[in-house]
Amino acid sequence: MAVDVSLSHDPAADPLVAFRRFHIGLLFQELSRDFERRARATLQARGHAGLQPSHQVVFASLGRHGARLTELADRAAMSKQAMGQRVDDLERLGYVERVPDPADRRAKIVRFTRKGSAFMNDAAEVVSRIWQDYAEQLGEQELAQLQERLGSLLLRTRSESRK
Amino acid sequence: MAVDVSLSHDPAADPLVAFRRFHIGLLFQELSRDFERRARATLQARGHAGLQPSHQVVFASLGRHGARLTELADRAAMSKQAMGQRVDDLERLGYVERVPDPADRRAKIVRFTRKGSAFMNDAAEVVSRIWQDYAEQLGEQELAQLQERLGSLLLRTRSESRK
DNA sequence: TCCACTTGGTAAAGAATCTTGACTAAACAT
DNA sequence: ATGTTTAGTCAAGATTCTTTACCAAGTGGA
Repeated sequence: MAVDVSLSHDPAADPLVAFRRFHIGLLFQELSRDFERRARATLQARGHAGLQPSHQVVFASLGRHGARLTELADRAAMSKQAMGQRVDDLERLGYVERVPDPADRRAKIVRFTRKGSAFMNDAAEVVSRIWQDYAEQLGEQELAQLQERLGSLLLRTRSESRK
Repeated sequence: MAVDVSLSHDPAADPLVAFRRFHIGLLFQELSRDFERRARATLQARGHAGLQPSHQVVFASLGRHGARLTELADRAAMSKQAMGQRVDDLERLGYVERVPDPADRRAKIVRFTRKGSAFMNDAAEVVSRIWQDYAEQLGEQELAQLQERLGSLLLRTRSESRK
């Protein structure tokens, strides 16, 4: 083993070292990308072609009873135009449909079609399998703990940015 | 406490519930976005305008001694064309420069300019501050542990995708 | 009731950023 | 010497977000 040159000084004083060491955001980004790529590949192999990474947020934001576009955009923290584009895609692909909102003639309810619900079954299975795969590496308890901590970090950041 | 309706059935059997519950990838994505937005805002306030989110990977991949474009692209797991575009940007903005590689006349070494190094100082400070902020919420030990676990997940995923 | 304002949604254009395909020049290998 | 690999660039296209501009429907007073 060679002598570690950094022993002679505080590693946190080196900006490049500190940058990598504390840049947990980069870790998030790469993990997100890898997760995404993996889920996508599996789902594509199951015949869900045409779906793009950007469609995730729609599936993640849309519940069983549907929701208005504005509501979806808010949940996903993006513009309603952007959400509208994704919903357009998914409507064209047959995963969701827009039906008039009886309570407001301007509004439409976006909701899953049968195909959309079937997709959610597959998607749930896929993300669960990736979760299990992670769990094999870290242990289920540790992964659950990790996830919970991440969730709390996100909540805090989110509420701060709304100030 | 109200009675949990889901008590009557396995929550994991509900695809929508399972999807959200096990979709740790979405968590990564949102955390990444929030981290990014925060770091960017702070750095912009320090006079580093013009920098885009995509430039992060360059700073994160480039060490003190510089590196070839191909090397940078490999480290960031992206195409060398894409990395080339980002390096073009940063060169135009004055953060990096390209110098000929004495060992290979085809190659160029990308390295920080003085301005780039100064930026790294600021950036290191900013990411460290965000790290500290997270640590205040979770505790330093817990955050370090979390980060280490995330790192090992990433390594595993990365090595698998290269298979 | 009429009017100003807000709200749900759409349309179009532009910006950021990635990929793929094609190409040049230098290096390497047999 | 020549065929193949490697470093880098150029150009085109795809994805996906934002901003600006609108319209139509609801809402809350004067």
